[in-house]
Amino acid sequence: MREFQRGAVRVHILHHAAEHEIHGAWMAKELESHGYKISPGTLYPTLHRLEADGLLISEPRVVYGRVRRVYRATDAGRAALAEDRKALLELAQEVLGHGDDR
Amino acid sequence: MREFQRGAVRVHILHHAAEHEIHGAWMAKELESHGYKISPGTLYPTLHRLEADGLLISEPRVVYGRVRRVYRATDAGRAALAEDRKALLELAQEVLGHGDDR
DNA sequence: GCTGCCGATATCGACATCCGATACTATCCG
DNA sequence: CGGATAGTATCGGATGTCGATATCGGCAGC
Repeated sequence: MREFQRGAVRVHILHHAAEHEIHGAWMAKELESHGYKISPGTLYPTLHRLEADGLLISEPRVVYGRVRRVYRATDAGRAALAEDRKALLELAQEVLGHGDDR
Repeated sequence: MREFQRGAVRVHILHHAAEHEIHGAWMAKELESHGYKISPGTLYPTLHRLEADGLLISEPRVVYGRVRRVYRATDAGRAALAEDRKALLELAQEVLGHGDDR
């Protein structure tokens, strides 16, 4: 149900990472507040993959003594985000545009 | 890349199945025309799953001598579609709302 | 300092899903 | 009758997802 979520998570991550630094736990909270349940076993590998794909870069940062791995979108990440946005817009127009839902 | 697609395919299927009968090959063409590449190995199991989940019903139909399995959305399917639309709208507002797309 | 705890990140095994290729079925056409 | 065609189903490998659990580094209390 709502496998929708998978793509949405990716877009959300890129979206936020393009605006400011993010870290895993914060992202999990953010996603949850939007109704997306994502387990750590999915979130972290996803971040790693995005980084491996060159869409994010990470660096350990110490915040109040805690070490966090903070992520930021790369140029490629922003490009991918733009593409995803385009696809999302298209999908929205196609599916929502009709206004006929029955 | 663009795993976005998985959810989109589901929504597309429900969307069309809610309006008229569809069958696998037609759906494949329709999706392709929107830029989604989906292989039969994904499409047919997906249709089967949607049916198993009670969102679609199918029945074999003979068209010009060819047997097709035609699908139609059930009530639950329409409900699921409505939910997916809501999620899609939310996602679109969240991600597209900023107006910054580089 | 050592120990136990805490936020945060990483990893593990099991399971589901995706995919391309291929097989299968029934009909049409020459 | 035999090959071509449309459409659907299935197979095996690869990848992704999940929840649970392990790890890590610093801090507080002792």
